Amino acid sequence: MLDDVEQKILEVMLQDARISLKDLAARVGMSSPSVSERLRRLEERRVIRGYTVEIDPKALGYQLQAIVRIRPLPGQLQVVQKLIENTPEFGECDKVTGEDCYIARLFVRSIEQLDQVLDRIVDKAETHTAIVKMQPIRRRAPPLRLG
Amino acid sequence: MLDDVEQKILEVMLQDARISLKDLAARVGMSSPSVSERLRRLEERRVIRGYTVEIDPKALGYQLQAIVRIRPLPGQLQVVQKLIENTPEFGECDKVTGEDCYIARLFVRSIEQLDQVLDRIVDKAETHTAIVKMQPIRRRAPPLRLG
DNA sequence: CGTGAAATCCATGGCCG
DNA sequence: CGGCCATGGATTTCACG
Repeated sequence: MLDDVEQKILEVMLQDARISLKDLAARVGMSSPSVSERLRRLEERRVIRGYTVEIDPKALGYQLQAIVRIRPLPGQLQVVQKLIENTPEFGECDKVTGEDCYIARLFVRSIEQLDQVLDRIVDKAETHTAIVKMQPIRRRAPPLRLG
Repeated sequence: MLDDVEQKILEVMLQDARISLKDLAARVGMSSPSVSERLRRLEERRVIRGYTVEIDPKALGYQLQAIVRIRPLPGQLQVVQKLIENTPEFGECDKVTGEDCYIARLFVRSIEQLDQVLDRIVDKAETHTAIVKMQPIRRRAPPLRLG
């Protein structure tokens, strides 16, 4: 799926996506034009979806994260999904199998704000809320080499 | 917490972290050196944790994602956390309040691999697994402006 | 697909408003 | 704090293996 060079490129870019082509090329032992072409193809193949900046929620005042399991009441599925999408404090939302239709991550500044956000859903869905105490794995790409 | 310029910078960088300073400067209506300085300070303040590449798991063959709630058996908490951390297929893991000690995201290639990964935990914890069917919100930064 | 050299473009640091 | 300008680097293009 990925050759050695592509794997190395992604490993380096996962750590610092703003590295210069020159430095990246040195790290993978190739010339800049080659590495540039490799990147272009990884983007074209959509292995690389894009480049982004990692922002620390705490530095913006979001002291609290919660994982919320959400089970919309009968007939409220679409309404609830739209509500989640339109609430910017939700930073992630997966629609999953099982009784809980949605599992979502919430960034909030306080317990009060958590309460406030959940109150907007409470008459349309059952929710189970778990406060994040620690993040043993904050975010990690899937293994680049087949396991 | 963020002034207008900083907010704009982050908005642009969230979309494309490899944009040149020149283009970024044009987008925020300032000179390159000024924007460069702003970026440096955002990094220094640790609002910006880093720059990374977004990889599409499906393009690497990970056709399936699952959200797993994990409740270690008595005495197995540390063991289970280490096991999760050392299993590269886990792409996220939060330690949370409530009966489920951990909530984790799993990238796998198949149901067989899912079974295989969960089998390594089954004698140390109770698990509830939900297969991801859709991602209404894939990943989103918290609101840059206070809500 | 890769390299190396040349031309263009960009980032950086000093200095002035 | 920000703009401008000059200089040193980085990126891109192209001819060639």
